[in-house]
Amino acid sequence: MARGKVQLRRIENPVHRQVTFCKRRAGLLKKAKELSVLCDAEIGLVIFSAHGKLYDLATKGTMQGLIEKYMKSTKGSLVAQADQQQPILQTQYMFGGGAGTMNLDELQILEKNLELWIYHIRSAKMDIMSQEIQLLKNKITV
Amino acid sequence: MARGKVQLRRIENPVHRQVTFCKRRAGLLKKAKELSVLCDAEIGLVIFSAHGKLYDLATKGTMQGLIEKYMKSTKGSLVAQADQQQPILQTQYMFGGGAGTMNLDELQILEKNLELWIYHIRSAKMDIMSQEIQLLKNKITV
DNA sequence: AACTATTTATAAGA
DNA sequence: TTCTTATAAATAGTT
Repeated sequence: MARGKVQLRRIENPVHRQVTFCKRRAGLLKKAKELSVLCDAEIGLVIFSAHGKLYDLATKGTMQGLIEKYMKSTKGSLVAQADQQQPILQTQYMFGGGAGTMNLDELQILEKNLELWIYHIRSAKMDIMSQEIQLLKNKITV
Repeated sequence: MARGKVQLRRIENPVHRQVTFCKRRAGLLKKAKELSVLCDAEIGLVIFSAHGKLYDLATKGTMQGLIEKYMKSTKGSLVAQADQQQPILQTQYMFGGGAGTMNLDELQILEKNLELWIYHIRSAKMDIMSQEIQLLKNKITV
């Protein structure tokens, strides 16, 4: 966006690529902060460089909190599905805080939730095994 | 950034705020995509509007995958800590895929990992309880 | 790390 | 909402 139009493809020259990465990364983080402030939005931004270095930003609260909110919002995973049946998402929340911040009551809840997950896992295993047994039985009969 | 300088504070007029949110959100997503392509970076962007509506973008793979990579990279949570001792992060991975995609072996691993977590939780509970018992004993002696 | 010539984004207006 | 346009901001290439 200056002295030359930009081609939307990977910059092959490693030096140019690194410089552009620094500049645009700063720009993107700035824009994210601005949008959050101007429009009262909660924004999370995670950038991994090509070499795996992490840069991140979470406006309003922590990235962990945002990830939990995202998980809850998308409802796409088993964790989120289970949460619709039982308050398992709080487990995610507690993990987020780290072991050091958990008190006895929280550990108690976490333990119970894990036991509940194991129960669900075992149900799923049972289902699969039942199907396989039925399949084998059919083969023998035929 | 046009016909007037921007003040870095919440836009009070709700109509202006909404319009600016639309425009800048589109701009931010575009910039994120560009940075990813130009510099070969992996980027995750999550935007919650003030009213809680979600907009997101994950370049290279899924948001779930990126969240796992982020968790592993930050090592700030219990999950990440446990992962350094045992391959528990794969549990996160498996949750991401949803229950439907798990086969018997994967469920087996998941079950074992959950049992391991419970073991850790119970250790943490023991530590706390031991401390409290010691505290009470001291009070009686004094 | 600075400097600018340009491109791009966008605030205000229609 | 969408288009237009005057300007502010970002940044590619250069030093």
